Amino acid sequence: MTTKPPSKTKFKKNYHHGDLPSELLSAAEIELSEKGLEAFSLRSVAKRASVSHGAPSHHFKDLNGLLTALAAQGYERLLAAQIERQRHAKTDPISQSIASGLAYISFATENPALFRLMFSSEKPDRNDENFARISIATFDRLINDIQNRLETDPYADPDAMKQVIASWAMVHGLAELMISGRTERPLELSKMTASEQDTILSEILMKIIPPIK
Amino acid sequence: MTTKPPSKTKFKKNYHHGDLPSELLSAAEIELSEKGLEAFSLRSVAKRASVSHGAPSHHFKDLNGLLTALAAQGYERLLAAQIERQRHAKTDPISQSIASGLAYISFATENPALFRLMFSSEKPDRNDENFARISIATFDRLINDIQNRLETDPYADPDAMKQVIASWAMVHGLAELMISGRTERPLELSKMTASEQDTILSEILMKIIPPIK
DNA sequence: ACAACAGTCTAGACAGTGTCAAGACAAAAA
DNA sequence: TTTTTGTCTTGACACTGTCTAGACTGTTGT
Repeated sequence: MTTKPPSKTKFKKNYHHGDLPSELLSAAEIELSEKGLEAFSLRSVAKRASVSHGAPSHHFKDLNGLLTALAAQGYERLLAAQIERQRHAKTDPISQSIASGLAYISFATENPALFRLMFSSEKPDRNDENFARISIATFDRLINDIQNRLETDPYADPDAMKQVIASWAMVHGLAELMISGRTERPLELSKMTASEQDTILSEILMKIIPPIK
Repeated sequence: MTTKPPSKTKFKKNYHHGDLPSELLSAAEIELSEKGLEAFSLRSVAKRASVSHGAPSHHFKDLNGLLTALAAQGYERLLAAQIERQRHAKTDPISQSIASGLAYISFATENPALFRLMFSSEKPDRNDENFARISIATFDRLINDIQNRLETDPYADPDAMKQVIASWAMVHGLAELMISGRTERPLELSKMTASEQDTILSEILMKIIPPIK
C-alpha cells in the first residue's frame, strides 16, 4: 500500500509547504461534486489531499469553515461567469439581463451541489467577512443590471426594488427547480441541444421583463 | 432518572401499540424544525419518542425513509394550505393564483426546514409512491390554476407551459430567497405587519401575471 | 387451556463522522 | 547551535446510521 517513497528527498512534495489550504479547497470541490453536499465528509477531503484527518483544522476553523471558503469561491466563479457571458451578449439592457440569468442557471446546473451550498444550506457562515462581501457583490450586480434596464435606482424606487426581487426570484427559482429535476417532466430540456435550451430558458426569463414602457 | 413506573399496568402506554409510526413522525417534525435539516438525527427522534434507537427501523426502512414520509406529509399540508387560502380569496383567476402563491410562501417561511427537505434535499426518495403522487399533485394544481387564468391547456400550448414554469419559479424562488434571509436587506419585511408583507409579496408576484390579454 | 407464531421493541456492536489534545517533525529565527 | 514557530500526525472522545441477536407482547391455532 505504501507505494510512496519515504520522501526523504527534498524534491518530494513536502512535509509542510505545498499550499495545503488551496489543495484542500480543490479536493473539497471534487468531493462535493462527486458525493453531493449531504454526503460530504471532511475526512474524505483530507484523504484525497493525502493528508491526515486532523490537518485541515490548522487552515480552516471547522468543517463549516472550509465549506464557507468553498462557497465564497463559488460566488466568485458565478460572478465571473456572468460577466463573461454578458461580454458575449448584445449590449442592450434586456440582452444583458438575460445573459446574466442564463449564466446563473448554467452555473447551477453545472455545479448543483456547490450551488446548494451557496444558497440553500445553513453550513456556510454568513458572518464570514469574505463570504458576506462576495455574496453581496452578486446581488449588487443584479441591482445594477436592473437599474440599467429601468433607469431608476431600486433603493430609491420601491417598485423598481420589487422588480429586482421578482427577477432574482425568477432566475433563482428556475435554477432550483431545474437542479432538483422538477422542470424535466413539463419541459423535457434534456432532449434538446444546449442552444435550444437557452432559447426556451430565455423565453421563460422574458416573462419577467416588463413590457415596453 | 427512571420516574416512569415499570408499566406493569395495562393503562400505561404500552410495549407495542400506541401507533409508533405517527408518533415518530411528529417527533421528527419537531426535531426538524428545532435543529434544522442538517443537524437532524434519527437517534434524537427515537429519544424524543421515548423509544430505543433501533425502533424506527421497524416502521421506516431508513433515515431517508422517515424523511421521505415526513416530506410527503409536508406536501399534503402545503396543498391543504393553498386550498384553504384560496377559499378565503376572491374567485377571479388572478386572485386565486396570488392566494396560492402566498400560501406557498407562508408555508416555506413557517416551516423552512421542512420546505428545504421537500424541495432542496436529495434525502427523500423520489421514487417512493406516496411522495411522487403527492408532489406531482402539487404541480398539477399549479397547472390547473394557470390553465384557468390563461384559458389554455399548458400541455398543449408551449407558451402557456412557459408561463406555468415562470410562475412556479417565481414563487419558489421568492420562498427560497426569503427563508435564506436574502430578501431582508432589500425589503425589510420583518419590520412590517403580516398584511403589509402580503401586500408587498402580492405586488411582487403580480409581476409575473401577464398584462390584460 | 396451552403452544406456536408473528409483530414489536431493546441492546450491543460496527464503521464512519467532526472535534480536540498531545506530540512529532521541519523550517525559520535567535 | 539552540530556540521558537508553524505544520502535520496520531489517538481519543462522543456521536451518527445500520445491522444482528435476542427479549417481550399479543394473537392465532389447536
